[in-house]
Amino acid sequence: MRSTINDIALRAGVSKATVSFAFNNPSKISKDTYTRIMEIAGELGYVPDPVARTLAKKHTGSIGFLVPQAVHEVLQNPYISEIIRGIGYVCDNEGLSLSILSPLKGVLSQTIRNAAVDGLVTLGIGPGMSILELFYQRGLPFVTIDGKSDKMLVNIGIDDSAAAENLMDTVLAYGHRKIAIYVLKDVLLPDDADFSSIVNECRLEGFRRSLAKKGIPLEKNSDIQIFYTDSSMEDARDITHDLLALKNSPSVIICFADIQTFGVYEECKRQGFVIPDTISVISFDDIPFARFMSPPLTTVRQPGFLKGQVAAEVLMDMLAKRTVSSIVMDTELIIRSSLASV
Amino acid sequence: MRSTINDIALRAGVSKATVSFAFNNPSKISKDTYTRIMEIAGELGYVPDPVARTLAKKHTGSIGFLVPQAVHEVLQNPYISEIIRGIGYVCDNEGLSLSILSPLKGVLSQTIRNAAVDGLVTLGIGPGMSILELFYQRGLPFVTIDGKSDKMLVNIGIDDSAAAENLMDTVLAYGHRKIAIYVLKDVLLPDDADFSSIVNECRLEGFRRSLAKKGIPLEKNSDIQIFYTDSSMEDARDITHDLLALKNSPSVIICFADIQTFGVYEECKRQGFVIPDTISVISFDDIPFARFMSPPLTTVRQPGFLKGQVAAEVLMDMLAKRTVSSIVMDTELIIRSSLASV
DNA sequence: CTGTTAGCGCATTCAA
DNA sequence: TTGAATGCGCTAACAG
Repeated sequence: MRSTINDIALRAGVSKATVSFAFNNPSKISKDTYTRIMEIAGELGYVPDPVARTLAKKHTGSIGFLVPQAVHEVLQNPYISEIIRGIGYVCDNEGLSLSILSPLKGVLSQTIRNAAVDGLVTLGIGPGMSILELFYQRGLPFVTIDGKSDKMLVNIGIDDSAAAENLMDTVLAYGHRKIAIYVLKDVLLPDDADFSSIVNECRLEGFRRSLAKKGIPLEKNSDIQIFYTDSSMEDARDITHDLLALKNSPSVIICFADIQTFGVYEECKRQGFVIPDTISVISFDDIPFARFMSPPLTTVRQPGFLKGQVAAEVLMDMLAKRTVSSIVMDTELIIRSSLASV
Repeated sequence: MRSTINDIALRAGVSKATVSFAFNNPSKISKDTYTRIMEIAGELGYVPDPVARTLAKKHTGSIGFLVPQAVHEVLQNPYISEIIRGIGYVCDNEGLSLSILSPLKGVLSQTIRNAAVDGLVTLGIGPGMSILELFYQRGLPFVTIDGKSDKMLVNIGIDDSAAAENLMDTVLAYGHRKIAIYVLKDVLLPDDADFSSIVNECRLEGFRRSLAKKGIPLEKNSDIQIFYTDSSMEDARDITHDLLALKNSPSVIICFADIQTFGVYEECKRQGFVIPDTISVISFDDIPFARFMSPPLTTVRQPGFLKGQVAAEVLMDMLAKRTVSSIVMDTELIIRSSLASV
């Protein structure tokens, strides 16, 4: 049985309060009793229980990163790792620990109910989502990344619509007209059915604007195919497999996540397509490995690490009752060599 | 002010216990009182406090992954992501949440003291390390990955020494004699100075055995250079920069982590070396991107995901008081095209 | 089926 | 400087 504050107090002949002071505010007790208490604590291997301490102090010293899918899925995407790195960076500075919170048995509400954290960084949350109710009930401050801002909802993101428009402008300028788009499949949760659609919609809207400038429709256009895929290389590979078999295969594939391009590259090569000579590939994210691909990937850089960092910093501000606001970060189309003229 | 179990009990005209049952064991109360309680809870936005609940139940429902460095450093390495994915996989199955625990202000003992978790998966822990004392004091079950087993210490790892021997056998068989080795720099923590050296030592021992078969010494050999580097592409790139400038530059670079090879590739190309024609590269891990590199990386595959998964499963066994034991996993030298004959 | 009574282990007033 | 008392919010015997 682990010893408690009572045991120490008893052995030291002082009260619990004194022992508590020894660990939390040594300046309030005499040097003598302090050392005696610490000695005894050492002997008995006493260490204050973090949970009891949390209950009494009313804060946990940890924040959560809430992801809409299982960890083993979500962490396949290096873009997510970058976000976590950013969050971790400020946790480190602040002396907080970081919990990765994913749906418990597929149910996100369970996760939120049980989360022993002081605040949350979330992904893809927007106004009107039913999950918001839970945050409020729990009184959990949160900031979302790649979601949608609102008066009550602070978001850290990019202008997906503008970035997409710029991307499509470029694709069209290179002469491409037969286009495949790999949109991210929505994450369907039993308790919240509209996850991760925000980014999709913004980007498609950007595409629409760009195409409109050339008088090309996005929908009902046999030259433009839209696929909904997981953000995994495997799924992208499988889709590409079928896609390339078509007689009317596209001259460019636009991915919504760099991770997908690995699968695209693989399948293209397997079927004898040469990037960018026979087919072009362009994407979003610019994960750290994008420039090492062969050929190096042309992609819209968005600051994953920074998003995580800033989101966490904003969360710190919330916890400190400072005023906060949403932030839109810059993107940049990084031209490498996976995109060529048709 | 958030409402508590008392408020609900009061409003519902029942006792706290009944409310508690409503949330934890509805079968023990009548359908009627259940719905009434839940209605009131809904109105008042009541949600049981996870911390108080944890204190009372004596388990947290979460496990920790303890890493020896800051999250933003450690997560640069996809091999670590793989481990986390594996741990996350079983957390998901078991309905647990996962905390990433890194040194608080550089001090790991603080982290362990404050960790509100039921158990720990750690990295590179071996017998005799001072940090063990803290695990025992806290009564925290733990299993280590890539550490060293012991009667009291269960480890999930590979036979690093054998894997290294095999790697070096191959390198020598390809005719290489001028060799650079990028060992992983030890992580020096103020409270525990001997982290991450276990893998290094085993691998160097394996190299020594292999070299001995050809009568070649590892130490005091001007043809074999050993560098201590971070497990990051940047550090590996910088080391490579200096290395290639030497008149007596190596014919092969052996990295202890795939992530380093990105830096090596980059600098080699920058300086006009052609892999594998002018210089060979070989490594450990086989992270998911290794096969997409150009040229595809020859590397010793070790099962990161599986290590994480099995470590977490063993931890579950510990928590369930089942008997457990250390596990040595298989490795395989994956021959791709970054290694050629000299 | 429901209520009463003790804790869980610690932090923090307020007195002394 | 120290101690006693109270509360944090919930769970779990036990009793009825």
